[in-house]
Amino acid sequence: MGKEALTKVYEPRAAEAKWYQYWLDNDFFHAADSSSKEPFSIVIPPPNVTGMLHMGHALNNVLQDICVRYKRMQGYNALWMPGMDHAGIATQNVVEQELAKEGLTRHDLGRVKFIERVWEWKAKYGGVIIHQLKRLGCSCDWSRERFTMDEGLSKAVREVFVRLYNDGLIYQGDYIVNWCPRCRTAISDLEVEYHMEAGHLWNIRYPFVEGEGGIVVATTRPETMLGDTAVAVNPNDGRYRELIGREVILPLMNRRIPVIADDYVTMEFGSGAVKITPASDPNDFAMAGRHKLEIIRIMDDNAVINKNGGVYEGQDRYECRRNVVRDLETGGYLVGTEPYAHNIGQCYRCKTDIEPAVSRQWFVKIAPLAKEATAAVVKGKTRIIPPSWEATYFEWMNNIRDWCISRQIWWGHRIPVWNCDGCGKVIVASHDPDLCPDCGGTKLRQEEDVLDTWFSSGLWPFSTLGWPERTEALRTFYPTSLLVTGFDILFFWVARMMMMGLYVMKDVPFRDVYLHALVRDENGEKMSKSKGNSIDPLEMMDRFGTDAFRFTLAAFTAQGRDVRMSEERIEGYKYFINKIWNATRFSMMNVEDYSSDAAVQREDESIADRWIKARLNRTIAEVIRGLDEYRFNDATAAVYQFIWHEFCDWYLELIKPVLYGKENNAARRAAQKTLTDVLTTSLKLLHPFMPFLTEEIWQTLVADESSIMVSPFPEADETMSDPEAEGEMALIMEVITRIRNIRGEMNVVPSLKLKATLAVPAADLQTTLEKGRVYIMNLANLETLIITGEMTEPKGAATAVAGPVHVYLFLAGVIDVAGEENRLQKEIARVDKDLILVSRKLANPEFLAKAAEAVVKKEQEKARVLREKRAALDAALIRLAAFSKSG
RNA sequence: AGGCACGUAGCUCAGUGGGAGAGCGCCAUCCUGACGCGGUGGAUGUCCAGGGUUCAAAUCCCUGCGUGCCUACCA
Repeated sequence: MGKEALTKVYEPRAAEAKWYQYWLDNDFFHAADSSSKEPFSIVIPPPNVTGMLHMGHALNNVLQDICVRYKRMQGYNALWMPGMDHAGIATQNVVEQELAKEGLTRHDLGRVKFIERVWEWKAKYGGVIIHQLKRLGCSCDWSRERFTMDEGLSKAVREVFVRLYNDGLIYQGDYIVNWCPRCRTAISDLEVEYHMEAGHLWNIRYPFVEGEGGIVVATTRPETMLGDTAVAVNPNDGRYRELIGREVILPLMNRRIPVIADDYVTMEFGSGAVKITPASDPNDFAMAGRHKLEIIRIMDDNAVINKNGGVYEGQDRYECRRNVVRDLETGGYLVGTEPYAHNIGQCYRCKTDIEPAVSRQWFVKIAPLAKEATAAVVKGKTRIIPPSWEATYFEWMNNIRDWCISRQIWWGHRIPVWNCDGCGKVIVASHDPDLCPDCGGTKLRQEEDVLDTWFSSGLWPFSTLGWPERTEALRTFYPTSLLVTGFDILFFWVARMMMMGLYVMKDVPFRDVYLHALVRDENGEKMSKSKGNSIDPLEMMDRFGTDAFRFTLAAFTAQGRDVRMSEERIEGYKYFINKIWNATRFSMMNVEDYSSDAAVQREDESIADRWIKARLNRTIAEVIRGLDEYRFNDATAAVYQFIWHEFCDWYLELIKPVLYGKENNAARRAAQKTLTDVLTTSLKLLHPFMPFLTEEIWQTLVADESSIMVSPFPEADETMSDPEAEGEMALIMEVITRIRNIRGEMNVVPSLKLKATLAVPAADLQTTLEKGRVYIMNLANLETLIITGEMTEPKGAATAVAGPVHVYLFLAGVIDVAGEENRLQKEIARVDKDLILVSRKLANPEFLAKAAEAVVKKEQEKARVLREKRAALDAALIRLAAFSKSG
């Protein structure tokens, strides 16, 4: 105690920089590989190395930091493992754009030089987001920071690839995949985004090879007809049954193609006949497999028509479409065109239209892995929170398709497969082989493709802890305790970590998965740069302070709900910080002469002291429950409500007379002690949400430990509960509120001291109110207060009822009869409304018979109280009338 | 096309079987020795609509309307 005074206002910027550095200097974020403490671990969802902090990151990481700070204070050996993702396609794009400014392509540099260039870029610009996370206050163990392209993690990738391959879970083959012509790579099903677009449905007639007429097919992509190898109809379609097995001529190409029958064809759609382009459509590709159709690729990797496209060679797909339509029309093949809205798949990275294309790719056979991952959640080895997401998880796992893991880019983990030029042997190895194990040849060519970035992120929970080495850290922290992430990457990432973790480690990667919502703007729209509605978290931190921003994020995180961000709300919590700051200043001014060594007897404590401690105890329990159940908004609401409305609004006001008057030193010391204890405990409760503010205050106010972040988190304590004090204070507070209410309603100037009488029917209540006498006189601003057992009915006083207590307030001069009557009538109306409801319930024999006994009792008690109140108010009204006549 | 949410005070949202709540906003009032980023008091609701279950429904069930999202994709 007795530290220097706090500045008049809290300065977030200075405090944030100072204390973050202090925590780093003291290694407080560091978790030991082994410890006698129970472990708690979280791995960060690794942000892209190209990433900049946006609202989604901010929410995600603040929630993690809250959890990890909470657990650390609770005495766990708490690890928050940080790191970044190499983000194959995104990063390669960035560096290629940089090269483009120099007029170069990656092919000009060659693979090796290009990779060097990416590493240079990373060293120079990569990882900006790490600094931004530090500004957020994230208490990651930075000494363990990992990158998916690190040596260790690369080793893990190779090791897992080899194991999967040897177990027959990785295969290579020619399949139709989602091809991004701009990125010039295959991408997985998950990386395709679909959205509706207004297009056309072109109806084209394919003439029969023999005889008159032809068959009409409908398509949204006429240019693909160049690669058609069949026309399909439904075998049950009477209109076309005769035609099955006949041949038609493919217009423009003059190729003979068969009419085939397949159940896939929907009779009701279009003409009921569909053109089949196996190389450009996944369904057609599947059909080609069933019917042994020829597969003709008509486009190259840039989606430009190749030599198989005849005269259209060299045209890009959109140009080709225009020309094909024109030529069909000229040739008389185009039967009709109608507007048609349909879904277009786009690359989620670059928004280029996806071109389904057949190519040779590597796949993970996913069904066996998905089975394990499903079972783990069914068995409860991993909990998904909120549980409503479990259904989505199962649904996806049950309908999962093989995962295309090869990417035709350079930045990433090159697939550890070599082909021997000598004997054609395929070598799959975790270490680069020098010679072929079969023929001893040295001409080995490594596979050109790299792995999908999510392949390496799938290993994140154990690769970051050192696997495949059997490290101490791995033993201590795997399975991790918790994963916090947005539901949007449930499939991309969570599901794959589950599969990989179970496959490699034979155990789930995390016990709990907390899925939080997406941050949207005030109108509920997803924030995006292109929409211009994004709020920059860094700007929010600059303007309102990091703590206000953090608290806001936590306060808006209700389970299963979107988080709608708005600046006004952050500002509101900035005010809360100001409130805490000033409550602290007040406290420090009034405890200067207090030493924590001073003996304080239990009996010296006032009822207010006992009350605030009991309330604090409840608040602790609520905060703990909120955090344990990931109900962050409940936790913030509890602590906000307590500090502002109980501690500041009531407790500080209640003890002011005790603090100011120096006459009763024992009581004063007790108040000083309570004030100090409650404030410091509140700071601890707040710390996970507001690390900087609480540290700043702690260092000035307490500092009996090196930092609030390593001080023990409060525990709810039965011995601190005090229902008696809570009940007594409730009555005292209600009396005060009733008097204030009269004063306000009757427009009494606040500075005017009044006389009041409390008529109290029971002796114990009289004692209670005597205990609260000073509080009532001060907070209701009274000149005199009579507390009597006689149920007197003074004339000319305004009347209110506080539970069983009748409150009479003597207004200065002559009472405003009309005003008081109005006030009483209003109150009576309110009572009547409740009374009618309760009476109706109690008049219902079925309610009495079937409702729980406690419920009935409660209702009866409620009715009794209401009736008494009604009677008292009636009496007051009658007295008022008499007074007005006599007066 | 299927699936999942959501619809509560002017706004943003908690609450999920027995007293309709919070924050912000609004009205009135107060320069009380921590705070005007404050204090005190006040007003405000067909808890989307309709039906059902129950002694009792904002809360559970069904239907409808509206909104949002996810998954799949039929040319």
